[in-house]
Amino acid sequence: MSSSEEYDAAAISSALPAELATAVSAPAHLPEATVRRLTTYLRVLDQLVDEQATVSSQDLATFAGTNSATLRKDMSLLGTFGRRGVGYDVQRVRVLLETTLGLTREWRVLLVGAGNLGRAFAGYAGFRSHGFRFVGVIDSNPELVGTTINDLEVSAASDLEALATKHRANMAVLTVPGVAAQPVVDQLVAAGVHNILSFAPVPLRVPDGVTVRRVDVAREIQMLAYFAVMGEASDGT
Amino acid sequence: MSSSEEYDAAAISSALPAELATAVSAPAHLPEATVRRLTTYLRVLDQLVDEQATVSSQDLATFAGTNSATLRKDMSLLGTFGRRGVGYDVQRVRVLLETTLGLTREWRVLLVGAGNLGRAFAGYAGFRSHGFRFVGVIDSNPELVGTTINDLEVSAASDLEALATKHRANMAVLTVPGVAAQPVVDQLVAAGVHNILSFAPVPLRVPDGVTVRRVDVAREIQMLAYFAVMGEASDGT
DNA sequence: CAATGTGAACAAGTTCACAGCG
DNA sequence: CGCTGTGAACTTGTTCACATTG
Repeated sequence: MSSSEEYDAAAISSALPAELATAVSAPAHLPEATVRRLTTYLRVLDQLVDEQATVSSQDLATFAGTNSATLRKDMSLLGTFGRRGVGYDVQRVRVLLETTLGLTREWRVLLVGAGNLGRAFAGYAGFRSHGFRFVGVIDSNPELVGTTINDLEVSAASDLEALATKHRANMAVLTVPGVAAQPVVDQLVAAGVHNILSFAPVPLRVPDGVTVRRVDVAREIQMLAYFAVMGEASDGT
Repeated sequence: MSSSEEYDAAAISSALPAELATAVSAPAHLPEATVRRLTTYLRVLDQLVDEQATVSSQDLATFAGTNSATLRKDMSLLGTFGRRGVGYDVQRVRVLLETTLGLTREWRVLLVGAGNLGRAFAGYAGFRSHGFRFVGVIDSNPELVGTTINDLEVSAASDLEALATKHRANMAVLTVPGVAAQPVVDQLVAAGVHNILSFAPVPLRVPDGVTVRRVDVAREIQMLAYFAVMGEASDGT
């Protein structure tokens, strides 16, 4: 369903010996829990890369807030080879994780919703460094059209398809109110944007071949409330 | 470690027959996955309450994006009694969920970080309706101090403890940059705020008795990238 | 000999399928 | 008869413990 995409896997690893990038195994189906942790490992490694050449499962796990057994199992799923008695090569694992996570491609992101949440997202550091590039911003509020966010001019809702096509957007971030979410998703899908991160608190219907991920911040504060009450209860016991 | 909190469990259910609130069982340790779904059920029920008195596990599950077996198991953990052949009483389950999740208490929330993300969060609809009330906003940027967000005046960082104490804040939302997060957490804990929702992309150290929940939006777009690539791959097969 | 890689035990979460009840 | 409640099967994820290796 999705059209063929140009690969750009060597972009980041180009500064490194070719051997490093070659170690990458076929990115088989990884458990979601593992993928979540890989993103954390990557962030830690990004900081570590200037400080040390090698890192033990123990240390990396601690920095990432997990335990060494979990980390080693995660790594083994990537078919990686640490050195026994030594640990993992920081740079090598970094490249491996970037490639595995799909962060060496160029993700041309369309931001739909230029409210506070959209602006927060656009301003977030670290996106550009991992393959994400905002190519356009859309908002239905005429007052916002023409203003700029992060050097990007806000476009009208009617320009969605044209903008997506022009910049060959292959990802969208949705920060619109719940009621607006489904119609926007339909437009995005029609415009060929098949990967969507939504912050709207509603389930979204999409055809096969479209990947949607939802983040629900309101849910998180409610879950905190539950665990807060639990925490108190077990405190006294 | 945390001080005793006044219960206010009857606040929302006060408009209902007392019998409804009485059906509430001891909120035993619920699986995190169940808690996550409960928040979704509640949102659906909030919309359904004006339309129908009763709902089947099948229907509620569909609206919530899950299946009826999961929903019934979740409900059974709450010790709820649906009516066989009929379904669940919408109002009754709504009250049950609110109570279970701890949303009938008054959560006096301190917002630390008045940037875009903080403003987005403060403006989020639905908080007030579920027990959350922002009692103060803090930011370290002097230019923001004195401006207002959602009718609340932004206070200086040095006022954190005084503000927390004055309003008896029992929850905080952290929307500060990563490097600032740990120091702020330490201040919050010292000020007696023992429940924290953090958007900073760093693990936080807190003493026992403090509940922290972390939301990492940068992680979500990276996970989307992974699943996007996966989706393409399995498309062709 | 320090630290990986992994089978096996364990724990958590989901789905099935059906008995039982209103 | 329709729909709940739940044991049991199953799937997914985590932790243990130890053989293995540079």
